[in-house]
Amino acid sequence: MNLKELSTKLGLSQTTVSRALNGYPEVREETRLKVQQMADKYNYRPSSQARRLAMGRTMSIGHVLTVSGANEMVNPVFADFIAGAGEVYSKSGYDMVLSVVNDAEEETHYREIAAKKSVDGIIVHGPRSMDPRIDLLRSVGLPFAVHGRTPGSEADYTWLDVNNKRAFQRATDFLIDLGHHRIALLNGLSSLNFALRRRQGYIDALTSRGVEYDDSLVFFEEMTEHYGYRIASEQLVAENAPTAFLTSSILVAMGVRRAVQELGLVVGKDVSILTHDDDLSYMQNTGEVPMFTATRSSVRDAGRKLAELLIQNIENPSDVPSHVLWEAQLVVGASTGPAPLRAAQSDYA
Amino acid sequence: MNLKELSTKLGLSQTTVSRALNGYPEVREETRLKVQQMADKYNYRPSSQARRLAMGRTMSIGHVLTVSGANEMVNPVFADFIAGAGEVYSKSGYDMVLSVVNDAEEETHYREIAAKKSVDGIIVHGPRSMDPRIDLLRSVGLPFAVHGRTPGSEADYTWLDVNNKRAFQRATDFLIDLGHHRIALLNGLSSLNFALRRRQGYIDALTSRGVEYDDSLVFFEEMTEHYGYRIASEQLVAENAPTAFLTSSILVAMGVRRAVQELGLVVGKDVSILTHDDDLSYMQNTGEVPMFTATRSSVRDAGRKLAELLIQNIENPSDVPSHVLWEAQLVVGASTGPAPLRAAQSDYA
DNA sequence: CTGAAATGCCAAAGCGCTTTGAGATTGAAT
DNA sequence: ATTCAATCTCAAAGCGCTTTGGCATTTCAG
Repeated sequence: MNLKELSTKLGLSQTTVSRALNGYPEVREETRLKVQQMADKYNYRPSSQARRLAMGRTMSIGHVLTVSGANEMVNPVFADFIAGAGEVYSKSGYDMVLSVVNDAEEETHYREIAAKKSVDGIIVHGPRSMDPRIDLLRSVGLPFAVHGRTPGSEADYTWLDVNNKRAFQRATDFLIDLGHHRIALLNGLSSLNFALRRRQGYIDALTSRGVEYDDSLVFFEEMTEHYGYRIASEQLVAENAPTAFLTSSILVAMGVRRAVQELGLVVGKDVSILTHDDDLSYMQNTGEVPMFTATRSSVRDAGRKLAELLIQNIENPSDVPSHVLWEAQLVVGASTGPAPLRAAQSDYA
Repeated sequence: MNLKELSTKLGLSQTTVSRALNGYPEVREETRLKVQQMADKYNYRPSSQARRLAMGRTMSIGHVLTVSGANEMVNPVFADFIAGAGEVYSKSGYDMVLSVVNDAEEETHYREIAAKKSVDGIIVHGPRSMDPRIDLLRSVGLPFAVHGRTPGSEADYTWLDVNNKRAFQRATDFLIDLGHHRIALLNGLSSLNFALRRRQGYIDALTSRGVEYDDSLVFFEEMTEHYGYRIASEQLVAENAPTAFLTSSILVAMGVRRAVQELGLVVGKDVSILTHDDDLSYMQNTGEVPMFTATRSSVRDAGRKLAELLIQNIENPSDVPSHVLWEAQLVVGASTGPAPLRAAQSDYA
């Protein structure tokens, strides 16, 4: 059933039917009702393709899932972000179009999207420091919003970010308060801007508290369980081993915990773990006493909020870009405790 | 730059330019080259909306991510499946359109998609036993492919599934061989068809080996880390505690391991854990000795394969539906070992 | 009662592409 | 030279919708 058929069936013009269905005021209430009924009866839905072409808007928003590296990692927080954003899109009548590309082809792909104009806007994930995608999108005039941010022209585009520096500074402070001096930082890939901010927070805390910064305790890798396990396994048997681990993701923290326990040590006593927690739905760190002490910020909420911001940008192109900076909560769980004496001593040896 | 502008710039008709760009034989090689060059020069991309309307095909495939339950869980394997499928779509020129809906609205949403015909095909995730979506899609004639399958009219539609029954039968057998008689099964939600198949495999193994089936050892829940932790914590301190846990997902297994270790027990010695492993990219269970003994089947590969099958279905509507049944690999890791004597004794007490 | 302003509806012109059916050109065969 | 087939190109007709501009018809103030 298409518009033409429906309108002849009603004895009305396509114009009137279209207007009735879209709630324009030029049609009598009585007529509108008749049209609506007939449409319902035949389960009529306007073809979205035709609609898009006619209106010049696609009513869809692009996301690019970049699989990275040799093992083609997919970012584990992506699913939850998407879930949040998708919820908002559904409510607002937008479709989400998702493309999966290898990181090598990422930029080309963005260029393609921009040229095809097959979406009304796009969400940029995982911004790098000096991210070419941002300039590209701006130059081509496609509305976009960034999850995270990248220094430079921050003021010019819409972004939502967690105050990563502050979160990691507080986390590090918290560990120092507990007497930890050897704190390993298991960060995400250094190409990602947020990883640098986190390191900065970590360094700031160390310096302001007069704790020595040791470069060999800082790692930048893809945030997997195995990463946490491997590094912790190595570090814990090293001379002058860290007494605490600060990790960028709960998955990494789980890996660290595995290593700790495998060595017969006790988490929260022999070794402390503090992690950033994206509040993933399948990896809840909750309960009266959460398993990990963590800096928590829901990536699901971030998806929701950023989707809203982008839609606003699309529908009111003249509005100024929004900038949202969320503070992470520092929640105390079972994975942290005072630095063990032995370690503290070796530190002064 | 649109087709019209491009063609006047070239002094050719739109027809010729379109044909040149789409590789039709009616245009001279020399002309085609000129057209191609000009198109490249102006970075021309045909508008996908116009293209879709004209061709009657959307070149896009729908996925519905259903968030379920009160806490709106998103299935953790979804991301990897999507990554696999998306890879294939990119190669074949399809877009993936993803919608996120609450499970309560799922059926309505499918109906909507079917009526709007905004995709050329759709992938059905997490089929239930007696899934209304399948009948719906068939009745409306929208091509679809199912990840998993549901009994009934299996022959009539394209699906790809892991032989879940067989996998869990082998897994259970493996544990029985090691002397385990009290084996807890931490399954996924019982509404999902695969969970029932897995239980069947588990039961078959028990009965064929003469091991008593105990209903109180079988659980059906959303597959989270916390689920594994909670159940294992309860069960391990219960009278006549299980000596082995068979879990439906590596996340659940991680939770079980946490509980085991927290009780001061040793995984693979005091308690065995065997899990299904979807080979998630961020949760690798590999290495010379993987951390978990597991029935492994890559959900990423499943995404790839199913996407291919669906595209084939779309492009050759007359082809008969394909059915792919993959056997899971049983890989031995560090999480299983002989049943502890103590437990064995209590079993015979 | 009249003229102006709403109101309710319509025909037709796009949106930017693909594709049909046909015309023009070329080259080879008669 | 004529015919026929093969090759290249084009104008125009969709695809199914929205939206513009205009024409009746009704309503209402003067």
